[in-house]
Amino acid sequence: MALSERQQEIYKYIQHFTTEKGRPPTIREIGQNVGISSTSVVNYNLNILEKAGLIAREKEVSRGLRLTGQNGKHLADPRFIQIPLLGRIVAGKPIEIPDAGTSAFEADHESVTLTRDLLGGADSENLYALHVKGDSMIDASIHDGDIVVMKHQETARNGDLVAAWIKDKQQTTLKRFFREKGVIKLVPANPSYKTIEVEPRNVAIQGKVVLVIRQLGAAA
Amino acid sequence: MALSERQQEIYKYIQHFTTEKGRPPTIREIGQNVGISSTSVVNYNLNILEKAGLIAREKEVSRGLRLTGQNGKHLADPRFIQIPLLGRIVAGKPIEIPDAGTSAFEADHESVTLTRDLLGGADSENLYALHVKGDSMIDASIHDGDIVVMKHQETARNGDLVAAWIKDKQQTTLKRFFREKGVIKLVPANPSYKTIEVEPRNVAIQGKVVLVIRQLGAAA
DNA sequence: AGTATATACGAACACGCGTTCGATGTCAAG
DNA sequence: CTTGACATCGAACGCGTGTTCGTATATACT
Repeated sequence: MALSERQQEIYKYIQHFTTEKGRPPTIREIGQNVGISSTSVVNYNLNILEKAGLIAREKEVSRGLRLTGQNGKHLADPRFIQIPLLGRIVAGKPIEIPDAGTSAFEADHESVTLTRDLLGGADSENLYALHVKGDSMIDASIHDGDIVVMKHQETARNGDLVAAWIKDKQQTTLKRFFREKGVIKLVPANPSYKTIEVEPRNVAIQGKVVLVIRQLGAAA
Repeated sequence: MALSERQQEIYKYIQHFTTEKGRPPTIREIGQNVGISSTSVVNYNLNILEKAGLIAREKEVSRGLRLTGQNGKHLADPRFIQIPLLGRIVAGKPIEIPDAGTSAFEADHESVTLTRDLLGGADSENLYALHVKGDSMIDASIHDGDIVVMKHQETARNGDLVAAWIKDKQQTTLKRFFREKGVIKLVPANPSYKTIEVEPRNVAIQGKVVLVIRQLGAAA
């Protein structure tokens, strides 16, 4: 039997949630996120998914569902986290920030699979990864070919390494963020580069870097 | 602080349960299986595990806990690779290369668990990880707090990023390796630092860097 | 029309489950 | 001996969460 659109959506949400949080969602969590107000409707659709063999359910157990099949084994393993690899970061352009709600389910995204503990217990929501293109971020000690894992947010705390779009320079830069009495200081990780001071209105925070990975294989 | 026997047992049970069932256990499930009658005792011990950094908890959420640490279970899974975290890399000292045979299974070693594809198909033998201490490697764009995954070898090919012990300077440095007509050039990744030229006899290769990981969590 | 099936809603029920609190016992420090 | 940190227990509170039931709206087939 063909799955309805809603059932597919539920299935994808279970994938997504389990990967992000390390545990399966509850019926109500599913309902809220696919726009179903009644728990019984979610339950109804879950029973269909179960009959279709896509998920396994355990009765009267909270979060008692899990994905089955090859797909499920990989995604449902709470030790893994899959982060979509959404594009490149280049100096001359702002980072395109995808609509987190929809994009995570787009079919053909590449992704990076990491072990969850690499993220240091941080929230694993709104994460995405970018390939660094060019050496324009070298003042943040980030090089051509590196992968940065970012958390999408528009505010930052002092000391965070953020991707900031500097409006008048039309430029994205990765630097440490410090707010000081009406001025925002962007401090490069490498002290041989200069700190930039800009007005708050001239900066748009695009996200916070949570992980940098540099692979140096044979092709380095 | 050392963990009590009971806490270790709880930790192992969480690991076991999560792997088997695909979801974390509840407090009561833990209690039943390690012989604790009171949920508050389990809660008490979970708080200790959380402070020890072994698990992460989410408040007021059923099954809101997950492991953050690593252990032998991961070794059995071919998608994981567990790399012993053997110490620190400091400029003033050669890297201590441990006896791989014995140390890897010692209980008290920390380790890093990675997904195998991060290593880009490289041989996964003789790998070990080191914490970078201090900014002495900044000319390789490697900073205080980074984790470098190294492959132990005493030779290098041109272009490899190697840890090199420079004998007369009594110093370890991470640079790109180039052999040219009787001279070894050590080129920093950051072009604003200078290339070092040394005689082959004055250099001991200690290993090749295959991966650099920089975690920028809240504690960055 | 009448009937069956698929899909959806909201409410109510009962147990699941994290949280909190008071009480008890142990053991080393003061 | 007293104190305080540590570890444990049992019980109660209250929200979390799966389950069930009555109802409603389509669509298709009889």
